Amino acid sequence: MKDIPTKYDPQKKEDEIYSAWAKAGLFNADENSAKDPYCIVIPPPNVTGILHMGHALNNTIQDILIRWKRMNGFETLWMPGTDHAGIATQNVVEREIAKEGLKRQDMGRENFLKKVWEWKEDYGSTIIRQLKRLGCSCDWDRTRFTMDEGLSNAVKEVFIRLYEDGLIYKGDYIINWCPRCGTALSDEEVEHRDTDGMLYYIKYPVQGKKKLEKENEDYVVVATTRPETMLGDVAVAVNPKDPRYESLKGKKLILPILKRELDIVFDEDVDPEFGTGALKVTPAHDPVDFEIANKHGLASVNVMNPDATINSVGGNYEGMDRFECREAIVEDLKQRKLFVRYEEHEHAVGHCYRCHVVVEPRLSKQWFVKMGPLAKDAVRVVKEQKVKFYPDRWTKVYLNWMENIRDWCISRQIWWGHRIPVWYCSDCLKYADVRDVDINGPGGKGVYVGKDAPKACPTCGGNNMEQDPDVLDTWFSSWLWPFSTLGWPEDTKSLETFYSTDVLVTAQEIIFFWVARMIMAGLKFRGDIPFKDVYIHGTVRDATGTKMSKSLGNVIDPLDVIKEVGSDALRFSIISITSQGQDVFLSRDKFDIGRNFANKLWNASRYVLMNLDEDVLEGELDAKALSLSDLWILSSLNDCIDKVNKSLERYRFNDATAALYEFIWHKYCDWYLEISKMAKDKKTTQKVLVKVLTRSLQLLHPIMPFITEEIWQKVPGKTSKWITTSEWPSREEKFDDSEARENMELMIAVISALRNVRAFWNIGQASKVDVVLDVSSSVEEKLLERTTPYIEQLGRCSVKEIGKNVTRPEQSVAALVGGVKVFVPLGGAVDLDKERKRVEKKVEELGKYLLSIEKKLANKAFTDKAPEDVVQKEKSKQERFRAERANLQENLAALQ
RNA sequence: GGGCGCGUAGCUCAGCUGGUUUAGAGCGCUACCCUUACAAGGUAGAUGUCGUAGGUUCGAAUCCUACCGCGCCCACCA
Repeated sequence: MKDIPTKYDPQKKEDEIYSAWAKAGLFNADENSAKDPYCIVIPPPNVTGILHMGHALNNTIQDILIRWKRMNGFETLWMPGTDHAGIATQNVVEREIAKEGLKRQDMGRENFLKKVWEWKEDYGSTIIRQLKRLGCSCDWDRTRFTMDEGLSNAVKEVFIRLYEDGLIYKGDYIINWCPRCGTALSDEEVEHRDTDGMLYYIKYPVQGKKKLEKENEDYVVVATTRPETMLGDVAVAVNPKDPRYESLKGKKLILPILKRELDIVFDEDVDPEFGTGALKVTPAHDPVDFEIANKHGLASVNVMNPDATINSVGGNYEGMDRFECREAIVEDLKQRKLFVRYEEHEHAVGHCYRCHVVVEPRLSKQWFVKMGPLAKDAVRVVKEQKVKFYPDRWTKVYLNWMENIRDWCISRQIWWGHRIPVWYCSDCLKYADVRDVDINGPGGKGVYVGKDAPKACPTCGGNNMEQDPDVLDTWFSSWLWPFSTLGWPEDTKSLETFYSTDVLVTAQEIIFFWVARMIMAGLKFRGDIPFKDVYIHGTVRDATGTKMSKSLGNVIDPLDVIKEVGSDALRFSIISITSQGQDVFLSRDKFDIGRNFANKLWNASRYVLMNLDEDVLEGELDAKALSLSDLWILSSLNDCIDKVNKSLERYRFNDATAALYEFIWHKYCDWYLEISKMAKDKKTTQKVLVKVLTRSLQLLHPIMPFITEEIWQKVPGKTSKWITTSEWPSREEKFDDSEARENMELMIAVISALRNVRAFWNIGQASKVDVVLDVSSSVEEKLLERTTPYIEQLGRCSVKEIGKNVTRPEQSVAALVGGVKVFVPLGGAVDLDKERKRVEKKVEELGKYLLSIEKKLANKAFTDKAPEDVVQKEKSKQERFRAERANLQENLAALQ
């Protein structure tokens, strides 16, 4: 008799167990191992972040895979780490110093960065701690950070290689500019939101016309959503085929307010259908306009400062914020009778993904990566299925993006990040602002690209080299993650062993940012794919379907859930409600699934372990010596093993939880445990109980690591010290006895039928009923005789007679189970009306089914074309229904 | 403007390559049970024209088409 606490306390136990695992070094991977490697690289969370439900789902999935493979004998490496999240982290620290009234510019670059590092030291391990709390079995000794020396070295190496290959360039283009963060963003970092805006119609006078009477003769009307950008207009463009504007050839327009002279240019790209068909051209603030301007050799006029206030070009508007200026300009135009009208206009407006401020398209000198050449191979490997997406539909999304890929703006005007490894010589290059230096200038003179600061200018030998002030996009380090974390550019044993990794588990939001770029980087720098499978799980949303985010305040904090029900329950719950790739709609009560299941498992284990004789334990089970129920539960276990394996192989995690839930709860607990209470062969039963329990624990361990380990530790005579490193169960064919299963199922059906009759006729639990069993074969007779004790106990009855053609007891009803009729005398007063109603209803139902079956069988096409077994099934179904119907009617007659 | 996903029991959802499903689970609901592992439990039960309309097929919740609702992603129409 073992003493096992009635309640399991996840709060206390989960921490204890995790420490024990860590101490035993169970998660450490050995690159020199002879075993097959299996590697997953964690999608690095933001170093300033805290664990949210998305992380919980993402990491639970990875942990399930890693633990499953570990138990299957693979040398597993789950590579953890965090990324420095340039803009986000800098924003956090800036907010922090703002409390002391400071700006980063006041502190200076060096001091500010010191502050960020301090912040990272203080808070950067929060998310790591939380991942441990979730149970993640990462090899924490290998934890990497994108700003580590090794990874920084990889970043520089990559920059230099791309530069030397001509795939990195610097130039003036329209980029997405976040006025609040004060930096350029890549296209992927802009979130487009449909916004109800206005389309403003404005008159631009034709040069020399005093009175503005006739449209397209005295003036032209242009339509714009952003009137403030007119300060930067250099032309008006119309479609050459547009008859309305033919007469304007050779004429000029006057920009209202600023009185700038504007060309009229004719360009095919202008859509005559939109607005008035006349497009104001603002090359410095719109990508389309920029292109048109380039084609027609027009200059650009930048009208904004980095913070999106109007600069000196704007005259009276100088210093105004862009939206303030918009209103002011509209007002002024109205005054001057140049404003025609506005209409409501919905359009997509870009917002910064970090601070959500409206992004400003802005002409600026930035660094770019040429993506076309990199994308080619990345498209190929996916088309050739070397990299596979699960679910498959993401393949199309990926390919569509890849095939229309645009160059990647990688420079950021912030301080926290990998500084661009380029130095300029102020002696060779005369520049006012170092950021404006054009590296594509004459022969690259005075420019140095390398890992470390040059001692002297390679061109003139001078000592006045200044490093480019910008840093690189954080994703420029993340895209190297699968190999940089393994030691690249060094040729390490880790790389050799674990690259390519096996699977990447991530959310759809990150396909373009990260997945696609990792594939490109892997192929370019390692010559091989970074991972074979990409599993895209759903987005975690709240009950209303909104994405969970801190700013919306609709989050369910996983740590709160863990506090309440434990990490195991959180994991089991979230996995069981997540079907492949479908979004997850969460609410608090969902976590009861896991909590209740953990409770059930704990109590069942208590029962098994408490009633164990000391000398039971191991020893092979002889299939021939096993009872019906033993064989039944053992072969059901075989099925469960198959289902779990198959589900995990196909990334169908909820199927695995469903199979385990069904097996452990409804087969093992509901039936086998109950039957075990009256087993004759105690020793064998105990052996089976323990065997099935330990196997179940193992199968469940990847999903619920803690409680399974806790129970495992209490199992006597276990084969492995830790369940974590125990050998994954495999099916044992010798227990697959289909006859035993059929018989057991018949017994279960008989008992269920008895219970049904009892409930329907309100025969109280306390009173035993007498039962007579009528069988149609001697096999059934033998079986029922053998299992009488179980039927009596679980069906709460006393079996009076078993046989062929037994006499039906007076005033009895019969439940029909296969070929067995279960007669239950009702005794006392019988409510005939009640029975009649029930019978009528059922007969009607059965009649419906029978009719459809008859129709089917009468159809020659069906009997000819359908497979034999399907037809046979229909026939036996028909027989069954007929027998059932006859039985019901007999019941009614017998009671009258 | 393109692409994708979803509409199945009161609620939240499973249901993979058409026929072992007389459409399932969990929660909720009803009735009866503190049966010595578990009331976070046990037993039994009720509730569905599988969004609508067509089509393919001997056979469709499952495949095709259109439509209606809901949601997401991508896109330089100012």
